[in-house]
Amino acid sequence: MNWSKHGRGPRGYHHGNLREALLSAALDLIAQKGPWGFTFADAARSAGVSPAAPYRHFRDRDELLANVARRGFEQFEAALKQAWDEGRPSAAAAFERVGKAYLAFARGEPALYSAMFEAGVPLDRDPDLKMAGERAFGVLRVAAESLIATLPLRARPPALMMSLHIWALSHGIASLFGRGDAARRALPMSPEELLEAGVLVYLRGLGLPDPPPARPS
Amino acid sequence: MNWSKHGRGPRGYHHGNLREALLSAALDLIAQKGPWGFTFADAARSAGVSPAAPYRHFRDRDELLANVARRGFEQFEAALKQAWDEGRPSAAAAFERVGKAYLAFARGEPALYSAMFEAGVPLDRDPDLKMAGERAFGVLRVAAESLIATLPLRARPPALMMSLHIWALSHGIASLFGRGDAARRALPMSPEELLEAGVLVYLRGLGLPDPPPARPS
DNA sequence: CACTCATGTAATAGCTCTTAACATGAATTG
DNA sequence: CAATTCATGTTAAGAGCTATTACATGAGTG
Repeated sequence: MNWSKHGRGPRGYHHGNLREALLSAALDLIAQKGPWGFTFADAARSAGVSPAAPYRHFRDRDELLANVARRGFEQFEAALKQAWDEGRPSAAAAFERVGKAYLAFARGEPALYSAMFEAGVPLDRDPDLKMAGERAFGVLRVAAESLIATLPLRARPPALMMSLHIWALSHGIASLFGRGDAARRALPMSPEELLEAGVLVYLRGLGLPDPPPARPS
Repeated sequence: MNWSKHGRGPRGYHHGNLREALLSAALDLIAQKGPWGFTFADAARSAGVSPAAPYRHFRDRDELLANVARRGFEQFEAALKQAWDEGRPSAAAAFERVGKAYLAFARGEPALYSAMFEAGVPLDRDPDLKMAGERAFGVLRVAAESLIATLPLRARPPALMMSLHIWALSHGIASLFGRGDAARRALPMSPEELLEAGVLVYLRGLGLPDPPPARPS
């Protein structure tokens, strides 16, 4: 049976870019049916190759998922970094952007977010995966440190703790109410508003001054 | 093949209590390998019956998991209710107990918590499941309302929003750092301490007075 | 051109899922 | 008490997935 003439790919016996195609297929399938809603063979079918072909590129399905998750963390780090933008124009303003970027990522790339946090991929499977996750968190931590540095010396809470709180709150909101797909619970407000309000209250509790209301410039 | 003489069960052809046995087996298997680490046939094997027997009690594996999740929410509601204890002796003290009970449940019943929040069971699968989930959240909401009622009229935030914040923070911490099984990330403090500190900061941000430090009575 | 080897397919054994047909025995009924 | 019913179990079987082995292809290299 000729698998390769299946899709639009003009390739013959060799696919040419199967590894990428499989990662992309996995992403699509996760988006459609969740991280557990498809099989290794399904991914092969989506990519237009035989069921055995994926084994040339990934030891098993878990390794495929772990790679999706690693890419997710890399993109996540990039998105958070861009939002942070070295803390410009002010740590407070940039910090709020990071929170928004967190939810925007969870909403805009639900398949990646799912692979990163909900697929049950053990983080220590792959050192690269672990590293990618830590780098992403590192952005949050740097943001927290910068924001804390604006406080008087006497009133500075531990930056690590603060970043863990923000991370947990963001993840909790994203996880419980994140995707608008009605796959989860309903809400009287958007996740973004919920997070913004929560972070605001939290920061006030830390002694940070309320930032001026965002102007829609 | 005689399946029934497999375990210690003294029963013959009919198991007698297979539905319960399957729920219990599922719980064990979730605890050991996660909600996706076992098959319907595995559960049957654990219960000492043939692979087809479970279908007499659950339409498919999803329905089995949904029932585990429903029971989880019921136990969860009971645990939170007991911790709340009608807000005695004070709303603030009881509220903190509820937070601790949340994490205690996530840590003490990781299999149930996993089935409830991480197994990807759609909440609207079963009206009973949805109801059970809402009742559990209801406890949090009542607690938030009572606590807010101690604030001056002018300074009262919406109780729903506050309870969503607390829920999201608790779930985020439980989900990211919850089980000490080292299956997730490491932490410089216990999840309980992290949550307590976070709630403290949050409540201070709402204008609530710091409660006196817990005395180890 | 001939060779090599990464990357594909074919074939296969063992497993699971799910249904249909059949077996058992506890409870009901006359 | 005996006969019957029916919930609850088993056996059997078709279809699909996993992971491995043997084989095929064809792009790159000297």
